[in-house]
Amino acid sequence: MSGLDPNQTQYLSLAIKVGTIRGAAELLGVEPSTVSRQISALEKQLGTTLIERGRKGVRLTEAGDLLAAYLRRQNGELESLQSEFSALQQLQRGTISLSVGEGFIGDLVSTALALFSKEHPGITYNITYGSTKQVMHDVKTDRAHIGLAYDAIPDKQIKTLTQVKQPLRLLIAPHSQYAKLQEPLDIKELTKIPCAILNRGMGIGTLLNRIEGLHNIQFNAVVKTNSIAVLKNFVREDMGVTFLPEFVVVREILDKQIIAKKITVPEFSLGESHLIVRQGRRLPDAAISLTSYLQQHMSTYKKK
Amino acid sequence: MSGLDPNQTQYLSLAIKVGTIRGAAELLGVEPSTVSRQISALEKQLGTTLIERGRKGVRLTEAGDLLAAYLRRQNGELESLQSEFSALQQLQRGTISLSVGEGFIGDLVSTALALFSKEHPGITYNITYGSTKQVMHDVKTDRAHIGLAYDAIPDKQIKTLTQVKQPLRLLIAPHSQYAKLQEPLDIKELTKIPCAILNRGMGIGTLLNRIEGLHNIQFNAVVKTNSIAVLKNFVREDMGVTFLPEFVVVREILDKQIIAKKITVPEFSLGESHLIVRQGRRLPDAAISLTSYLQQHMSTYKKK
DNA sequence: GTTTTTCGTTGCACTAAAAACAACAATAAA
DNA sequence: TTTATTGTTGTTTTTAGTGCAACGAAAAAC
Repeated sequence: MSGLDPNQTQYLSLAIKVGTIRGAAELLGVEPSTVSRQISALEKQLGTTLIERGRKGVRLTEAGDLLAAYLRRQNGELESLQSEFSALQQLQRGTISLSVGEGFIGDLVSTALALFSKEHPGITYNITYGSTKQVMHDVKTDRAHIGLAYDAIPDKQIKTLTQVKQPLRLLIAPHSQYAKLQEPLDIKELTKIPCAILNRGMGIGTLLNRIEGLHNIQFNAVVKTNSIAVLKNFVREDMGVTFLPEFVVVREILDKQIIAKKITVPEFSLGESHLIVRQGRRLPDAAISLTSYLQQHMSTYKKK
Repeated sequence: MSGLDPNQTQYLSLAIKVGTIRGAAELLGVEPSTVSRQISALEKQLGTTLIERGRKGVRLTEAGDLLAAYLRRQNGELESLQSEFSALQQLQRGTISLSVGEGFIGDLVSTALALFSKEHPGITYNITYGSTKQVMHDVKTDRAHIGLAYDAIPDKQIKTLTQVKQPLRLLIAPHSQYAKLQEPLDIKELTKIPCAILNRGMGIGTLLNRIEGLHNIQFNAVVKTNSIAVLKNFVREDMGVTFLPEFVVVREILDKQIIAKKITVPEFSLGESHLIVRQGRRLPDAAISLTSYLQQHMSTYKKK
């Protein structure tokens, strides 16, 4: 047993409202026979007589009265459902799932996401973070609408909306001995400095590993981690340096906790931020709108 | 905006339950194209995408999730509505409107109605009382399903289900001086006794008036009233006698508060109880059932 | 009391909408 | 690369809803 035919219920409602089947038929622009038949069909389906027909029009039976009350209630609920829909479409409500590399979190929430959330206060977010590999998996399996990853590997199932070069910088505590190093930095110098680097599979970690191979060098890795927070603390405590794109530490640079130095070695500039979605997926309106905010934000890095 | 097409919502519900449109189509015994098209039509009507279609079946969007919840809720309400209907049909619930002459009340509620109510505990009753004229009006205008009146006037719009002769008796207090009168009673004697009689328009009152005219007599009416309760009190207090059918005072006779004497004058036997309904009206099941109880009860008077 | 009007209903022909059938493009699995 | 499965789209067929006309019943008008 599913719902009731809206035509039939509409005919019934109007007929009892007007009082006669003919009157209802005229208002609806149909024949009286149509209204009569549809009401009869409804009665047959429900197994109950709904109206008393006779002498001067029609009137509800007790069962019909119950049905009419049910229809009024249902109609109200349907209207509120539709207002929910329009709220979703106008981005007044909705949920967006994001899967991002850890490095994106600080920059993301404090800029693009903050702006978007201010414009659309009703939207809620699911933000998970993980390695580049995990981000791509989340996007491929629809666990996330949008992914932000560093050096996403090309994949047929993944569509990259925007990619922005994000060169790796050398991050140093302001009062560190290494802060005095003059740009341009030689790659040989870098290997001498104690540093913390990300594991492979983290995008950035993969890139560093590639650089080691290409130049046949070995970084002086004091710490290997999969946590960017660890890297930041490592530098702030002046235990050494690390390599991260500048956008990851915009806040720390502003707060003068960390300084960033450019590295002229071209391979350090190969890294890219990728804004990705699943190939062929039709995103919810809210998610689509957010991607444009993210693209705009990312493009500000291009100009630098 | 009326309700939603039950076909469309059913297709949608099953499709998201099974996970694929083809699976749902197979279960329903229809073609996949049918399911696909109907869901699309539903989306168009609601102005929202409801499912994400793609690679490995279909999945609900946020809007679709809202709709699915709405449908589950609505379905539950529809089921409870149907159980209400069946309760109505099985006389487990319902309302019956009765319009009766005042004289019927005592006998009615203590016998037939009490029995019916015991058999069908869920039924509620609207009981109004009035003159024969008022009862007939209530029945004609559908204010009452069933009418009980004394000497209902023949009418094309009224259908009499049962009529039972209810001769007028002379009612006397047991210890009254008039209690010694011997049957058969002469009509001349009756005019000497102080009595209380009903107004015309009350059926019984009309009959008494007719008798006065036919025999060219005049009752010694100390009290004229439209209240049967007044008549009873008048007799109980031994202020005089009155004329009522026996069924009106069955209780008082059992309690030895009043005694009834037969009157041989044939006109006193003309009165009838009428069980009436409106001509052509289709009564609710509960009311139909009650009429048979009432008919059975009334037939017990025939045998006397 | 009779006629007239208005009510809901029913039979039949017709039209518009829903369903079946078949072929298609896209995607995941082998 | 091939194969199988998914949802979709033309096209034809079938179904169900609709309009038209006439009917019987009943209230209203005369």
